[in-house]
Amino acid sequence: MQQYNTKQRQILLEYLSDHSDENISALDIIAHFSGEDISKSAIYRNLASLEKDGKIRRVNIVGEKVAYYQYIDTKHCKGKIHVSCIKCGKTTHIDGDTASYLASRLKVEDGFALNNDETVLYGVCKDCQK
Amino acid sequence: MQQYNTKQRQILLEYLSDHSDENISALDIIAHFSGEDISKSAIYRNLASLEKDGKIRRVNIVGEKVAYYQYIDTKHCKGKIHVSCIKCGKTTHIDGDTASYLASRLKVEDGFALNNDETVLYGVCKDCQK
DNA sequence: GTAGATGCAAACTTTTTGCAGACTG
DNA sequence: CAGTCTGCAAAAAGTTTGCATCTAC
Repeated sequence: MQQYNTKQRQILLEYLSDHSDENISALDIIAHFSGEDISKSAIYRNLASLEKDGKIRRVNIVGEKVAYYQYIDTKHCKGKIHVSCIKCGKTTHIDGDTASYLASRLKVEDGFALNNDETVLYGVCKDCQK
Repeated sequence: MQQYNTKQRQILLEYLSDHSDENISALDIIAHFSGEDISKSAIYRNLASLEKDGKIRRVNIVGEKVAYYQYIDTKHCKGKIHVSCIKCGKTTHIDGDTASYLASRLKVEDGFALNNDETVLYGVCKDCQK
């Protein structure tokens, strides 16, 4: 089943890409577009399809029930393990060496195949520790 | 505000502890007890309170919208980084050396304070790779 | 005895769905 | 033109809440 590149899909992806350093929930998006440009159902349907396509990631913050969506910058983020601050939500990624080390340790010890794209390390970032 | 150790709270915690190697959702619990022993509202209220107390953890599986709850075995799991299989949901933890290494790398490179209890590494376990 | 918890049902919030019409390739 | 997607409104799914009653300490 092929995919059409509709105006709504573009708008949504662009919005997420413009806010890639924040955590955006489905409801944030609905509120932001409130009826114009893209409807509620189109938002949910496109979020699901973009997630399946690996264009965006759905994350959950500890202690909160709503899901947040993050744009995946293919150039910079694909295949990297992410690090997310549980206070401000800001997400970055760890360097390749650390990731490789971690992956090989898990492989050797438990035969576990680490999936970098799905893994998010949680903690408190430099700025939020003050 | 103190906390009473009610029958329902015990039942719920015991159920989660007996299923600590699976992912259990609130709805699974509701279905399992369906009206007997513990009501829907007591389930939700206790899940929230147990989570706040650090007795259980709420996790989200990639691609699924429902939240799962895991019993935290204080003796074995407290303070350890968890590893979870995205296929079967089975969760174990990584050894202390690997965790320490990871934490110190993040600390040195980004000033990031890793939180072991909140962090879950995702991938495919040995059994599910077959 | 009293603060806190429960059960029930009703309210709410968030997400999904059916369908007719509109758009993409 | 055929296959997809959209918007709308209605339905479903999941969670929270008010309140009278009950229980733990």
